[in-house]
Amino acid sequence: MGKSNFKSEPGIERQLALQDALDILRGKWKILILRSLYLYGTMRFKDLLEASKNITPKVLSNELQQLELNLLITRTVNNTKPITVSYELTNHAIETLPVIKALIEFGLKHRKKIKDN
Amino acid sequence: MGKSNFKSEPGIERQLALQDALDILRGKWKILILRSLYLYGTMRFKDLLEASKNITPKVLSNELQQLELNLLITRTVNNTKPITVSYELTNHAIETLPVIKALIEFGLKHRKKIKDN
DNA sequence: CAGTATCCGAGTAGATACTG
DNA sequence: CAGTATCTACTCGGATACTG
Repeated sequence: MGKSNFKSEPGIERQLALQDALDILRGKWKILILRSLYLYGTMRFKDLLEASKNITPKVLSNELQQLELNLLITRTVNNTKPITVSYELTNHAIETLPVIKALIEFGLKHRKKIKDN
Repeated sequence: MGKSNFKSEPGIERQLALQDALDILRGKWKILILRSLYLYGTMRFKDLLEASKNITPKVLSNELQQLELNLLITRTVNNTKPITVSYELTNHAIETLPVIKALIEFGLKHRKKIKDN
């Protein structure tokens, strides 16, 4: 390492981008929710409740609101009776697919490694 | 969505792998620390303190211990005076590189998108 | 230098119950 | 069905100070 001054290193842009990404995807459920939407397409609130095992409605609601705020999902109220609500990924959310894939790959390898020890 | 029963969907393996990965990499700092170690190679405690701007020694210490537990870094005590300690990525940690890259790419695109709105 | 000890506040997450 | 309201427990992260 020597005398590097980290404060003036290049790549600050990428550092900030990384921090933003971590902020947006933070929490126990967001990435799992995104993955469900990838796998199943449009989903209703109750679908997501079932898909994300053990999540409570309050927490799911919070997570969905944050994802919507960050433009990763859309929320649509359907004029049915009773009323239903659909959630869908935005085009922008496609950018998170590589993240999810990479996480899964890492997880698989990690599980394998733990097993081998 | 229709009548899918999520509990019996295939890909449970991948779901668990994803949850493991999320658990291991959780928190505000772990991924940033890993990235620093990628960029700079071996680093000492104080180097990491500087590189992860605003982190406190207590928090850094915690994060490093967890990363070590999960076999992502090694901790080496050097016989110098005063004693120094080096942290390094394990081979296994290489598997997290795609995650970090994907996060950065997503972050960059997200920042751009926000700007454009 | 490389941490640990304490304390604290904020945010996260869950249980449970209720509403339009 | 799709949430919200309330309350509670717990974890996370930070401030500050101290030690071998």
